Amino acid sequence: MRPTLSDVAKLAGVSVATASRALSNPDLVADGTRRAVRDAAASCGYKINLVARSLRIQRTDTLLVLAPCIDNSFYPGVVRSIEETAQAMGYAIIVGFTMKTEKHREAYGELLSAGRVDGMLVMDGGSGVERFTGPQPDLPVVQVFDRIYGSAVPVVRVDEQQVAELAVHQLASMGHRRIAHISGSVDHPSARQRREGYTSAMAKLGLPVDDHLVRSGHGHRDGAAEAMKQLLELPQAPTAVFCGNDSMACAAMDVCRDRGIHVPGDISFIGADGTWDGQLVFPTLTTVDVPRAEAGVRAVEQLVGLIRGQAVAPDTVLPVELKLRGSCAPTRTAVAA
Amino acid sequence: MRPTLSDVAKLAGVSVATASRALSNPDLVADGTRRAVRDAAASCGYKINLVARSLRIQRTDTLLVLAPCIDNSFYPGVVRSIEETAQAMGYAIIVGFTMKTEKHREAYGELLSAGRVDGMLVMDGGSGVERFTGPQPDLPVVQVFDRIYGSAVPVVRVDEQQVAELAVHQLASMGHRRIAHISGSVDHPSARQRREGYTSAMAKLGLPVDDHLVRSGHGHRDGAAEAMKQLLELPQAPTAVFCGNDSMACAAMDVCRDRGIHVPGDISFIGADGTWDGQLVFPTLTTVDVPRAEAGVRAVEQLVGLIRGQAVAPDTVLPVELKLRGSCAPTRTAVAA
DNA sequence: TTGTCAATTTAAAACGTTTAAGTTGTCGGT
DNA sequence: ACCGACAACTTAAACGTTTTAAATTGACAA
Repeated sequence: MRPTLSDVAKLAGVSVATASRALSNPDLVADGTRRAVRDAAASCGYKINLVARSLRIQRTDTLLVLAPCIDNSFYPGVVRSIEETAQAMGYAIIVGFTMKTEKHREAYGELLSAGRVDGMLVMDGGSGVERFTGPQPDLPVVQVFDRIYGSAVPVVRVDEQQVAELAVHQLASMGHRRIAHISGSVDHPSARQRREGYTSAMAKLGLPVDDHLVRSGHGHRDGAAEAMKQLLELPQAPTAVFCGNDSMACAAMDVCRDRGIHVPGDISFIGADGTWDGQLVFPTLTTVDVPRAEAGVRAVEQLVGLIRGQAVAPDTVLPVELKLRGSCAPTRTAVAA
Repeated sequence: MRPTLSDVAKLAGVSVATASRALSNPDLVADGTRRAVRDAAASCGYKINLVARSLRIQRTDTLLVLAPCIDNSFYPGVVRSIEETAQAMGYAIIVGFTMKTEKHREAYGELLSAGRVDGMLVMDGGSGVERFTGPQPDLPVVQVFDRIYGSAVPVVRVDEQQVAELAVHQLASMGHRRIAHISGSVDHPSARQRREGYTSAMAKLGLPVDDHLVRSGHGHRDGAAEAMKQLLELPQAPTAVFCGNDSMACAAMDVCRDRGIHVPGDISFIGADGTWDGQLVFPTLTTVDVPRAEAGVRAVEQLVGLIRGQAVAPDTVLPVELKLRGSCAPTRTAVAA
């Protein structure tokens, strides 16, 4: 049997109450006693039982992180940042990947409502966060990146419309007028917002918002490749493409290379998210960088605040930044002018 | 206050023991009682307290996963596979990234010895796994990919030497004789083994093992780029390079492109690991694929076996597979012949 | 001697489950 | 009518901490 606190107490010749204090609240016991207890603990290899402790203090010091799926190349960075921040603040993290069945989501939600974790970070936009704000006494939850409209759950995010605007403005400033958009999955909130941002930015600049120039790439490479092929078959092909994320941009660029179309000479590309993908391809991808690491930090800070009963910002919006790299260039006419 | 089991019992007019049974062991109570308890629980919004349950049954149904760091593009895939398998077997996973200070490792190790998790999966080769097999009653631990020699801790891995052999043989079969190796970090066990595998494969084939042809890329892009530059400055530059992992291979290929050296026309590349990186670059990277998903599955199976007290295989070796893609080609002389 | 006070220590009650052991009550067999 | 055997339920003891409130101790002043 593993030694318990009462074993230590017996060994040190004190009560378990004193033993407990000596180990976790040293100021409350006399010097000699403290040493005696410490020695006893060490000599029998005592390890505290954190489960018992949690039960007593009604705290697990654990957070739940729900991500859509981690091999996406976007999420690993934010999960890592979350983990680091959490660890620094004394929390461990349980990570769960949803986007499987609804059942899996339930299973993870259970961990929160059943008190196995102190709070929850949802990056999975569809998670039905509202479930946790309903009849239940409000449980500590913070959304990251994908906001559910109308929910009162605090969120840490970027301005998705601005992501699109930055991209469109950059391309327009390089002389592009026929700018296409390959969007993410329509049921992904942030993808929809980027698409809206694209449309409004085009309109504001007085550029043609041709329906044919907007294609869904469904958020993945195959979809984007298909979308790109369709764009190239247009009577008037675009001279630039803003893609909803980097991996779609890379796939679209691949299609161009296969057809001997030169990037950025013949056509320019801008992606979004700022993942590593864009730095691997040639030419390297211009992208609108989303500050994932900072988002992770802020999200944990908010969540821990919520757990500790402090007031938290209901909506934290982080700035995005355009990273100009090799995949876009001025149009020929702009160069000639 | 959140309703507890005794609230439910009171509401249903039974003892807490019966309430407990009705909910978690339904066969042991009469039909009517079961229904009464269920209704009571539903009506007051009762949620079980998993911490209390864990304390009682001495089980947390949680596993700890220690990874070196997740933005490496290799680990996300295996973590995901681990999560899926664990979830399917009824376990949640806590993930921790080590390779920070030793203190952080301690902190996570604590979770295991303090009973907050039932077992632990270490992918972090340096984790001093032996700590857990020493004086402590052996705690359930399984190593993944990075074995510590001499430790009795079961491991799930691939034959790293074979990884190198497959690569070298492929290149040799294409007529290459001056085959270089850019290796990973020397204090990374698997990197060392790949390097040894390279050396012995070259020797077996009667090819020159020139010390100048072996350079450490330290496992990352910058190191690999530097190593590649040195290789190119050799009086007799190699005609092929086997890189310790895909991201180093990509970086090395970038160096070649910058210098106008054609891949695979002038020089061939083979990477290792089979990450997504290799499919993004042009030409796509030939690589020795490491079955990460399967490794995750097997690792969890072993660990759960260990937890349940079953006998487990001390050493599970998974097969690797060469994925032939665009980055390597026969030498000119081989083509001429 | 007695009382007061501070400094330590302790007994015991939580925290919310599960489960071994014990109590009923019913029924069938002799 | 008595004796198991069985089903359904209850009592009470765990699981291993923390912490409140109470008890003990010793010192020191009156």
